[in-house]
Amino acid sequence: MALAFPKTFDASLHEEKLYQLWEDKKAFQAVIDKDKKPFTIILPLPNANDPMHIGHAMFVIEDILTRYHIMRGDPTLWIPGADHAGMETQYMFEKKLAKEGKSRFDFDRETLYKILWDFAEENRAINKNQLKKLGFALDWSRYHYSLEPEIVERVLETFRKLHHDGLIYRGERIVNYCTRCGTAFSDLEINYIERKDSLYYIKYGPFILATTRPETKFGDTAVAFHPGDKRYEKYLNQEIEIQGVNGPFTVKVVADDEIDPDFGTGIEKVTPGHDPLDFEIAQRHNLPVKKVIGTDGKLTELAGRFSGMKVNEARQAVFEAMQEMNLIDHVDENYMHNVATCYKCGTTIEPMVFPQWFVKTKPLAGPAIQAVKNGETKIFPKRRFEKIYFDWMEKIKDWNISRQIVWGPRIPAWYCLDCNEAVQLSFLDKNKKRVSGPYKNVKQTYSFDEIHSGLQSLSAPKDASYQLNHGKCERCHGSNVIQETDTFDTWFLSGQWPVNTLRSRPGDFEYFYPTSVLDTMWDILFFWVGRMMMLGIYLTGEVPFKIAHMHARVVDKFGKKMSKSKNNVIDPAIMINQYGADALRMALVLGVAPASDVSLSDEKVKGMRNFANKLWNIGRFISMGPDNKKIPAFNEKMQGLAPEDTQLLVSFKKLIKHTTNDLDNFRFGRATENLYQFMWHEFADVYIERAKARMKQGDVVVFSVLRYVFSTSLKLLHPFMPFVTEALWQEMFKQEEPLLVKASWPTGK
RNA sequence: GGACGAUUAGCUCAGCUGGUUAGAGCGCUUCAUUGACAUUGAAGAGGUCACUGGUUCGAGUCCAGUAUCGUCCACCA
Repeated sequence: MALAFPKTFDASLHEEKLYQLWEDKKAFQAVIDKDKKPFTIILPLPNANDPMHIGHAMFVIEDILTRYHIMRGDPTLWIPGADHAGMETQYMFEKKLAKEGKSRFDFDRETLYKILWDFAEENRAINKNQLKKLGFALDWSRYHYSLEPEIVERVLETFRKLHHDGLIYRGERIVNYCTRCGTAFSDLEINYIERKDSLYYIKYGPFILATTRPETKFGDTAVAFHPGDKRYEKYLNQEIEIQGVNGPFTVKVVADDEIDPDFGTGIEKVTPGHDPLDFEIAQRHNLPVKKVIGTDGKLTELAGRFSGMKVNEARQAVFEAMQEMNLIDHVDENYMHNVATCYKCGTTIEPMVFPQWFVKTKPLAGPAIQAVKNGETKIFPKRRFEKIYFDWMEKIKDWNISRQIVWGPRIPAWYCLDCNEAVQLSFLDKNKKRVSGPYKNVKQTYSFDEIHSGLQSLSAPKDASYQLNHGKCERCHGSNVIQETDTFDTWFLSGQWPVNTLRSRPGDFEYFYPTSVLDTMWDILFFWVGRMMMLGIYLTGEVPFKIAHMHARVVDKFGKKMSKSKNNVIDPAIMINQYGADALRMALVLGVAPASDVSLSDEKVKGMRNFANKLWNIGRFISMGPDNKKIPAFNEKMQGLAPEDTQLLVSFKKLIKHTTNDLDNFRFGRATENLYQFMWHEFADVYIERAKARMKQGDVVVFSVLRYVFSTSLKLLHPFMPFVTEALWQEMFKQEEPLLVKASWPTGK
C-alpha cells in the first residue's frame, strides 16, 4: 500500500497544499474568451474588520457554482473583496478605544482615520486567509478593497453624476440619530423594541393629552386632532396659550388624518423637531420646527432651566415640575410601546432634524422594479422574495447617505466658510483642546489653518452654498474652503460594487457585466440587493446580476438563531480544524431546501467528515486492486460487463443527469443527498462488496467500471467537496487531467 | 397592524410539476472485529405527514379555514 493512502483522510494534511496547487496553476483566474459566455459572481464583500463567522461559510454556494462552471468550461470569474464597513468598523474600534480610556473626540479626524485604517488592515489579511481555508475558488488577482483609491474615485464619480442629474439633495429632514454613535442612520438601521414606559396625561391649555415625552414640550409648536373630531373641531386653527413649566407659550391647533382619534384623548402635542410623525404634520401645516435636544443627547437652551440635562433626567425633572404646577392629570405607568433603538449599540434613537445628504430613490426604484418584473433579474426563490422586494421598492423613501462618522470616504462637497459663517465646527486647537461653535464665532480666535488641521466635524445649514470641486470658492474666490465631514453610508459604496470592481480592469466590465448570479443571505435584500439594482441600472443601463439567489440562515441544531448571548455560535474555523473544510461545506448544503434555515450541528459536520473518509477509502480500495496497466480501458460496450455493471451504469447515468439538473436549478440540497446516497449505499455498500468476490476470481473488468465510475463521481462531487476529491484525483487520476478542478464536467453520454 | 414561511420518525430536516408499501442524517435496539473504511458493516424498531373541511379516480403534495411557532416590514403620540 502506497504511503499516500493512510487509513483515514486527514483533511489538515491536504487542504493548504491543494489550495496552493490551485493558486499556482491559476485555476481560479478568469480568462476572457469572446466566443464563450462568461459566468460571473461577486462575493458579498466581507467586512474588513470581521472575523469569519458561519455566515461566510454559506458562500460555499457560490463556490459550488463557480467550480461547476469552471468544469463546464465557461470563462468563470468569482471576485473577492473586502468592505471597510464604515459604521461596523468604527463601532468596534471605539469599543477598543474605550477600553484604553479614550474616545474618538481625543483625535482630529485625519489622525483618527489613520489609526482606523491600521486597525482594519490587520484584520483584512486574516479575512482573506479564512476564505482560502474554506477552499473558495476566488480570483485573487482581481481582489478589491472598498477604500482603494480607484474604487473610491468611482464612488465619488457616481455621486457627482447623481448630483448632476438632480438626484442628490441636502434636506433638513428628521433622521434617526444615535447620540452614542454620533451619527444618523437610515430607516433600515434601526430596531424597534417593545418597552414599558409611562404615558403621561397632561393638562395642556383646554385639553388633556397623552404623551410619553414631556421633556420635548419645549419644542411643541401645535396640537393636532383627527379631522372632524367633534371634541376639538371648535378649536381648529386657533392659537392657544399653554401653561408651561418655563412660562406660557402658544401652539396652533391643526387637524391631520394621521391622528388616531381613539388613542389617548384623541389629540396630541406636535413636536416637529423630535418625532417623525410630528415632523410630517409640521410639513403639511407649515409649522415651525424647534430643536430642544442636541446631538449630545442633552436639552438645548430652548429648555430654559432644564437645558444641559440628559433626556431621561429631563423627563423626570419636567414631570416633577409639572406635577408641582398641577399640570399632570394622571399617569399610566404600564404603557407598552415600540421604541426605536440603534441596531449597533441599542441606544434609544433620538429623532432629530438636521441637514443630511439624500438620494432621490423613486426615479431609481422604478427601473429596478421593472427589471424584476420583466425577468431581466430573477429573484430566487421567487415565490418568497419577489413580493418582499416589490413591497419595499414600491414604498421606498429617499435614502439618507450621510453618516457623521470618520471611517469612510467623505462626501465630495466643499463649503466656503466665509460664504457660510453659520457652519458649525468642532476641532482640536493646537493645544489639543476641543472647540465647537459656528465659524463666525471661532474665527475670532482661531486661524483657518488651525481649524482645518484639527478638524473633527462640521455641520452646515441646509441652505449652505457648496461646490463639488476642491479649490477656491467659486463665489468669493477665497480659499477658506473646507470639505464636508459627513461620510458615505457604506451601502452607497457597496451598492455600486459589481460595476466598480469590474471597471477596475480594462475589458472586464464589457465582458463580465451583467454578472450571472448574486448570492447572499436574505437579510440584506434591501440593504444591498435593492441598492445594487438601483445603482447598477442607473450607472450602466443594465441590471447588475441576472439572478439574485437568496440563501439560508444558519441556525443551531435545535433550529434556533445563533447568538453570542445564547452561547450556541458555531465557529467555522474550529469545524474546519476538527473535521475539514469539505465536511463543513457539505454540512451546510446537504438536504437543505432552498432558502430554508440550515440547522447545523457538530454531529452533522462529523457525519460529513465520515463521508469524506468513505470516499477516501473507496479510492484506497480501488488503488489496492490490480496494476493499472492490467485494467482494460473502460467503455460502455466493453466485453465482460456483468448485469450488475450495467445496472450500476444506468443508475450512475441518472445521477449525472440529476446532479447537473439540480445544479442548474440551485437545488444543492438534493444534489448532495443523491450523491451521498449513491456513493455510500449503492457504490460502496453494494457494488464494491460484490466486486470483492469478482476480484478474487481475477475479474479485471470490474476495476474498469470501478475506476470509471469513481473518477467521474469525483468530478460530480468536486464542487461540493473540493479538497478530498482533488486529493484523490491527484493520487489516482492526474494522468487523465492534471487538475480535477479543471477537468470537464461529465455529460453521462 | 400588514405580509411571508414552517408544522412529516426521539432530534434536525428532505419530499420537484398530486400516482403503487412516506425518505435521509443523527440517536436508539440486536448482531458482526485483524485485508477499503469501527470516521465500519448487516438487520431492525419508530410516523393517523398540526387540525377541520373541500377539489380529485387518487393529496404529505392543490384550495379554504383554524391553531401553534418563526421571520420580515410598518409603527401609535
